[in-house]
Amino acid sequence: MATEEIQQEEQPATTTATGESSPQVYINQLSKHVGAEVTLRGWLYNLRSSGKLLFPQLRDGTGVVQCVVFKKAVAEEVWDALKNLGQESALSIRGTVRADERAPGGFEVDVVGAEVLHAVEGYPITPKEHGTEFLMDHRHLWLRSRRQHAILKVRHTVVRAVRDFLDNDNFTLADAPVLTPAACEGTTTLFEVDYFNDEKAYLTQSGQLYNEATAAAFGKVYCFGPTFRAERSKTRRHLTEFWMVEPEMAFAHLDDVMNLAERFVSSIASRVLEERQEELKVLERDTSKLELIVPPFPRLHYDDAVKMLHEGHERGELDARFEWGGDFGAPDETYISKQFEKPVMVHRYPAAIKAFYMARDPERPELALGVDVLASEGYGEVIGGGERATSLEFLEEQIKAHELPREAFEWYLDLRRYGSVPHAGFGMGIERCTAWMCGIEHVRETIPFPRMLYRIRP
RNA sequence: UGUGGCGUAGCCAAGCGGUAAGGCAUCGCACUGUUAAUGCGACCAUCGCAGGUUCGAUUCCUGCCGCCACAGCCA
Repeated sequence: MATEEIQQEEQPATTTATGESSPQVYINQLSKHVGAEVTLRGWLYNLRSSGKLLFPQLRDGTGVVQCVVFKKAVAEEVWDALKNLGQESALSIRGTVRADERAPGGFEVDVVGAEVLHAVEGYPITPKEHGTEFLMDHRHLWLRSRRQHAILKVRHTVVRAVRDFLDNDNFTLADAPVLTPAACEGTTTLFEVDYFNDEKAYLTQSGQLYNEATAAAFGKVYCFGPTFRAERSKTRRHLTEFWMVEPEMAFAHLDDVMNLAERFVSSIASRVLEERQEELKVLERDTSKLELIVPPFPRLHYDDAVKMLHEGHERGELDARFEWGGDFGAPDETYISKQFEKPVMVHRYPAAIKAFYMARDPERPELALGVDVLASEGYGEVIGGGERATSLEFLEEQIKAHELPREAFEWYLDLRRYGSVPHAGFGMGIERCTAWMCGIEHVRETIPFPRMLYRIRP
């Protein structure tokens, strides 16, 4: 909150038509102006009336405040302009700030003057209930609603927490390209675009391989940007375009990644709790669940996770019996995470189901040194990562075994020819993390303009 | 892509073989403390599209389109 207050200093005073002036302020700054006359600029959120009284609620992006208009306190043309004003009309209001227990935000503004900048008729999103399709079609307007506003403010804090945590931990931002020449894991889940000279390029799925190059240059790095998956998945956890932050550390092992992941996730949760109490209240988030997100997180070996799933099946809490060797499905992940109050870190998955670049467990080569962080409350996988293989020969074999085009990986293999060291990292999806922090059902509300299987507009 | 569900006014929604409730929004009137204000009045519908069954279809059947949930895959 403190940094925001610095950014949102008063704007220069504006002069009204009658020559009077008062400082231009934002709604979240009203507490500093109690008793003073101020000018607010914003949009009409709602309007109630009672005889010679009007209660316009003004929204300016920083908050919503109820204003009070007494018919006798304003010029007749002001009263007439306000009394039938439509929702989302743009206006400037001049009035005196007053602390009032009856007001939701604690303050009210007694209006002495107002100027309608744009009168609106027929704003489609009313204060009543709407269906998903209607709201998604009006996403450009839906963003103005209190709940959406709260979610995106939490997202903003998640992003800041991510950057601050890594920057303060000596990570260097070294972004990976969005356009990439080849696929690391087949082309079926990649968006293809035309490059020059009949060449094909693909939108990145992950900055992973490039991170390994920058980690060898800077030691500890991260990339943070949009990633794209052309998966035909239609669930509450999937977007085709989402933002991912991927830290990578040279001279690091699986345990280092797990230590980093739990500190990282905990710092995000505590930052959200610290800065976004108002928003969490709007979202009716049970904040006691977020307060539990502190290190250490339970660490669960894949073998033990499988045992846990077998017990769940025997108790009839899971339909299918899980077979060792497979990847967890959504119901499996939910079951595992429900056994703990905190996020769980599941490590050492069968190598067969993990990416080609994963390092193997020296004691059990059939296992990969990978880790997934399963969020609490059934929010599923928010982090996936692990230790990378260091041996040139091993990677050459893996590329062959996965039937990947060797030429495309020559630059990557160079990283094993010139100063190859143990290194490890992970990726975290910003939208999944934000949905978890907010306690909301679907990731589509955690990004301003979601891109999904059947949704690319607006 | 598979399974299940749903498409009725600008929005939400009841009706499920006999000719379209109710609420919100909008418009008008009343009200000096409203909190999704309230009260009274007004306005708003080729019941997703195309066929079929029937004396008669929003209702039953078939196909198509759209949306939602779940699954696979993943962050």
